[in-house]
Amino acid sequence: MDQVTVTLPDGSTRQMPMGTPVREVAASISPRLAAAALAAAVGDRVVDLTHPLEEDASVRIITKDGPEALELYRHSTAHLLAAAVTSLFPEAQCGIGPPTEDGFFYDFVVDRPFVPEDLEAIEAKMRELASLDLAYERKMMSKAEAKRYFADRGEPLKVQLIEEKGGPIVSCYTIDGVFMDFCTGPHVPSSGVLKAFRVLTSSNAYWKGDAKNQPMQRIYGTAFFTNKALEEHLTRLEEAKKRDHRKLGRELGLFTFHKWAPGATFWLAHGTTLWNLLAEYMRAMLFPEGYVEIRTPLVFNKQLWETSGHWEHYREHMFLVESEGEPYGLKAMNCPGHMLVFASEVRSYRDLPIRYYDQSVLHRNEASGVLAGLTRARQFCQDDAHCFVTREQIGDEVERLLRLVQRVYADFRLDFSVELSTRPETFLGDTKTWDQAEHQLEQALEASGQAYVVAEGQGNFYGPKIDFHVIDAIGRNWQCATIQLDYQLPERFQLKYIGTDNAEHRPVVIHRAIFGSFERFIALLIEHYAGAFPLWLAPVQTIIVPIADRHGDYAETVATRLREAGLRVEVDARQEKMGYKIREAQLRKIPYMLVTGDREAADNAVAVRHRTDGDQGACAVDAFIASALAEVRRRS
RNA sequence: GCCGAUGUAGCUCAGUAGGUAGAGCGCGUCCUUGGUAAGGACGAGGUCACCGGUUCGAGUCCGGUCAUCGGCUCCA
Repeated sequence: MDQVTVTLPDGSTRQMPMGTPVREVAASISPRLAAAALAAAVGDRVVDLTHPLEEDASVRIITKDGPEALELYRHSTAHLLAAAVTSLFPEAQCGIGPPTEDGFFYDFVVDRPFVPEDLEAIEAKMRELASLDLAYERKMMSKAEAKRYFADRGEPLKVQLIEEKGGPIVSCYTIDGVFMDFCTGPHVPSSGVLKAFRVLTSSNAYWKGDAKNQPMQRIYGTAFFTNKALEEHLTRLEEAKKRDHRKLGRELGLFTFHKWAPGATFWLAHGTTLWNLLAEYMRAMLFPEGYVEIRTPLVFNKQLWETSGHWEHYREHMFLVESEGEPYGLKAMNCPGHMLVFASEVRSYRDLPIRYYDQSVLHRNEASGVLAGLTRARQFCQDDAHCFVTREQIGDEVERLLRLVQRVYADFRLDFSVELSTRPETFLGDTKTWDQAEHQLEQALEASGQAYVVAEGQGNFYGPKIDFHVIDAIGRNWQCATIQLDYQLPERFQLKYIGTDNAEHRPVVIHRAIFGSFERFIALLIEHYAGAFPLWLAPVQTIIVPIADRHGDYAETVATRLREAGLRVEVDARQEKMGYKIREAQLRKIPYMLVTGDREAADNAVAVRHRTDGDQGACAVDAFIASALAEVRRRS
C-alpha cells in the first residue's frame, strides 16, 4: 500500500498508509494526545480527526490549547444547540449558527419566540445529547442529494444555502443521526467533549441580517473548555452589568433621562462637573497643538445640507424644522459649518494648517430601538475638530495627531488598538490621490511607532481613515478616536487657499475626534473605572465627616481651605453617626473621607480615610492638600 | 424602524383566582452627639406609564400609544 509522509510540528516525520485518518497520527504519538485531540491541522487546513491522509503533509494535532480550538468547539456547540432545538421543536427551521467572539448563536424560524423556559429545556436537552457522546460525522453528498435531503426535512433555508454556497459535492455533518447540518466544518469528534456551555438569551434576528427577510429567533450561548473558564466568563458578564453606566450614572447622580426627551441626557451637577473637567482637559491638550475653538450654529437651512451632501444621504437621520416656509435641519455633524467658516475669508498657504475645535451639540434622529444610555443618544457633543491642510501637510498633521491620541489615552490609563482603513470598492476621487493619502497615513503610523492593522476596503467613500479601539478594564472594545481624510467636502464647498505659486489650491480636511463623543467617552470612563473615578476626575474629591455637631465649624474651616486650594469638597454635617456617613461616602465612591473630631480640631488636622486603602491616620490639613494636589497632577 | 420582554412610591421589588395597593432602602420630624461600611421611634409619599375597551367592579383581562431593556440593522 502507498505510504504518505507526515511531518510533525517538532520536525520529525512518520510514514503512514495512505488514507489513514489523522486521528491515527495522534494515536501514534501518544494515547493521551489521541484522547485530547479535537481536530487537526493538515498543511494549513483545519480538518476533522477522521480526515484521511492522501498525500505527504505537515500535521499538527489540535487540542484545546490550539489557536483554532475554541472557535471550533463553539461551532460544534452551536450544532448541538440546533440538534436540541430541532428535537424539541420539530417544526423549527434552521438558519445559520456560527461561533462568535464570546460564544455562538443559532438562528431558527419558529412559530413563536422562545421563552426562558424553552431556553432551559433546550440547554437540558443539549446536556442530554452531550452526555450520550454522539459522534459528529462528516457526510459528503452531491448537491442534488443534499438539496433533496434538506427539502424533505423541511429545511428550505438550508436548501437555499446549499444552492448559493455549495459546490458539486457538499459537506454536511450529522450528530449521530439526530441532526444534520450543511457545514464545511470541521467539528469535534463527538458531543461528549462539549462540557462547559450555557444557553444565554434569545432575541429576534432576520434571515441574512436583513429586516426585509423573514424574522427568525436567535439563541445565544457560550462555551468554554472548562467550567472554570465558563464561570469566569459569566462572572465577567455580571461585572459588566454592575459597571453599566446607566445604573452607576443614576446611583452616582451623574445624569438622568426623561421619556419626553428620549435619547437626550439631563446632566446633573456631578455629571456636569465631570463633563466640564473633560472639556477643560481637552482644551488644555489642543490649544498648545495650534487648535482654535469656534462655535457654530445648531440649525442650518436645507441649502447647507444640500451642499454638503447630507440632504441626499443623511436626511432620515436629521431633525428637520421649518421656519417661514423654509426647511431647516439640526446639525448632525459640525463639518459643513466649519467649511463655511474656512470659506469666510481668503486663506493663504501661510495660514495652514487651520485647526477648528468645536464642542457644539449635535442631533441625530436615531431609530428608537437603538437608543442606549449615553452610548447611543440622539443628542451629544463630540470633541470634534477639522484640520485644513495642504496635501503635503497630511503626513505631519496625522503624525502629530497620533502622538496626541497616545498621550490622551495614557492619561486615562486606557489601552487601545489602531486600524488603518483603506479604499473601499465604491469611492470618490482618483486612485492616485487615494494611494498617496494611504501612503501618508502609513508613514505617519510608522513614524509614531504605533502598532496597527490594515482593514482593506474599510475606508469612507470620501477618504481613508485611522480608527482607535479603546480596551477597557474588563477587556471590552470601544470605538473612540478617529482620524479621517476628506477630499470631497472641500470640493463640494469649493474651498481654496492661495499657494506659493499665487494660484488657488484645494485644501484637504482631516476630521478627527479623540474622545469620540463626550457622552460615549463618559460612559466608557464610568464602566472602565466602575464609577470609582481617579482623584482628578472625581466629581466630589473629598468629603468631610464631622463626628458630632460641635465639629461642624472646624469641618467648614477645613472645607474652605481645601476649596481655596482647588479641591472639590463636600461637608456631611447631618446628624448621623460617622459609620453611617462613611458607608454612604464609600458607596458614592468618593476618593477621600476626612474625619474631623476633637483630636483633629485641636491639631489642625484631618483623619484621612481612602476609599480603597482605608484609614490612613491623622494628617495636617496642609499636608493633605499638598498630597491630594500632587495626586491630581499625576492623574493617578 | 423591526422582533421580544418590561413599565406598581425617589430607588430595588412584592401584589396570590379581576373586589379602588405593600416591603426594604431613601425622605421628613423627634430622640440619640455617636471615632472609620447602616442607632431608635413616629410619619409623609402612589391618577399602579398613558389612552381606550370588556366588566357591577381592572394594577390584574383585551387593543393602541409612549418609554426602557435584550437583540437585529445602524452608529460618536
